[in-house]
Amino acid sequence: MSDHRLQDAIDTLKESGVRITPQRHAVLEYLIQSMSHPTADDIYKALESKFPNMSVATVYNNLRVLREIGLVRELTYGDSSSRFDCNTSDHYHAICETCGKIVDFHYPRLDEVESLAEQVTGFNVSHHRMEVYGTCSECRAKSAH
Amino acid sequence: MSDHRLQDAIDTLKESGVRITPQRHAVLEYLIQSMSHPTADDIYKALESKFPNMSVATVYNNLRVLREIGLVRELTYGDSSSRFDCNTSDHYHAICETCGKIVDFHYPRLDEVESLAEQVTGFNVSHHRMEVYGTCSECRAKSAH
DNA sequence: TTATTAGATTATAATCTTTATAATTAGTTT
DNA sequence: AAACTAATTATAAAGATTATAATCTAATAA
Repeated sequence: MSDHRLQDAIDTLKESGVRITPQRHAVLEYLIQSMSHPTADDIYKALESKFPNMSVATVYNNLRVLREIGLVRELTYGDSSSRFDCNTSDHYHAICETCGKIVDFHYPRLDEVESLAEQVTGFNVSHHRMEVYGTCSECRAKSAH
Repeated sequence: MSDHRLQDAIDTLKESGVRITPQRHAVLEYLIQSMSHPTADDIYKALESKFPNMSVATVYNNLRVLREIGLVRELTYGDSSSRFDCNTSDHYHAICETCGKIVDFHYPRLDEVESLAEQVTGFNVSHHRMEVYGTCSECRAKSAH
């Protein structure tokens, strides 16, 4: 069902003149089918059975390429490593401070904030990021015994 | 003029039972008087003339303590190192993608987003973060020759 | 004021994530 | 199928942050 998304992404790669190698294909496929927001190491571990000789650098290189093309977003939260997210549609993130889980949610784009910020700061604003932090229901249930 | 802010912060430390060492005092003072949003290394470098023997670990330890008490916020952007910000009043950040400058701006708190996110995700939301990205006027002027 | 004690600092090493380098391999185009 | 160039691999290096153990000191109370 996410086949067309993968195909679309591959088309975008071709249009950008980026070669489609098996490793690159696998990283992209994994990101598209993944509901979580994996780190580079998550992806590396997930693919190592299929590509036993793949280098970590390959994962990073491909994530950089995919980010530069706009297919992937890099999320830098408080924890030590970046997370990567397929840039499908506009959405925001809710992050559980207990277990680290990331859940997507939709909300109208904060265009007003962007235009006010432009006026106040003199910046040319291209985009923004926003996320909410708290405790997910599972962790609340656990802490309540 | 920011003396009272420093004094307030020191009172908070005392109430929390945290010792006030010269190094800790200096880190706190630097953060309060700083208009930028320094990295741990910035702080380390700024204080090394006054404390030639201070260890980097001390800076990190103190930043952690100050963060845990709520006096300081840790900002993790795309770049490699965290930035630290005195948690004075509610404000958001505009970040220049060219030179890295961070400018504060005020906007009404996004309480609506928080409550919607709670409903949709089932989270207990404690806070959020939001910032806008773009190009500052200086960098726009430079790139226009 | 001094002694005590738990916490803080220092110096150092270790860890972890990410990037750089050089040699080899392999997509893509002709 | 050959050639060209980008991608991959293996490895090392860099940079940020944390861990450890020994030493020191701020705060408290005798």
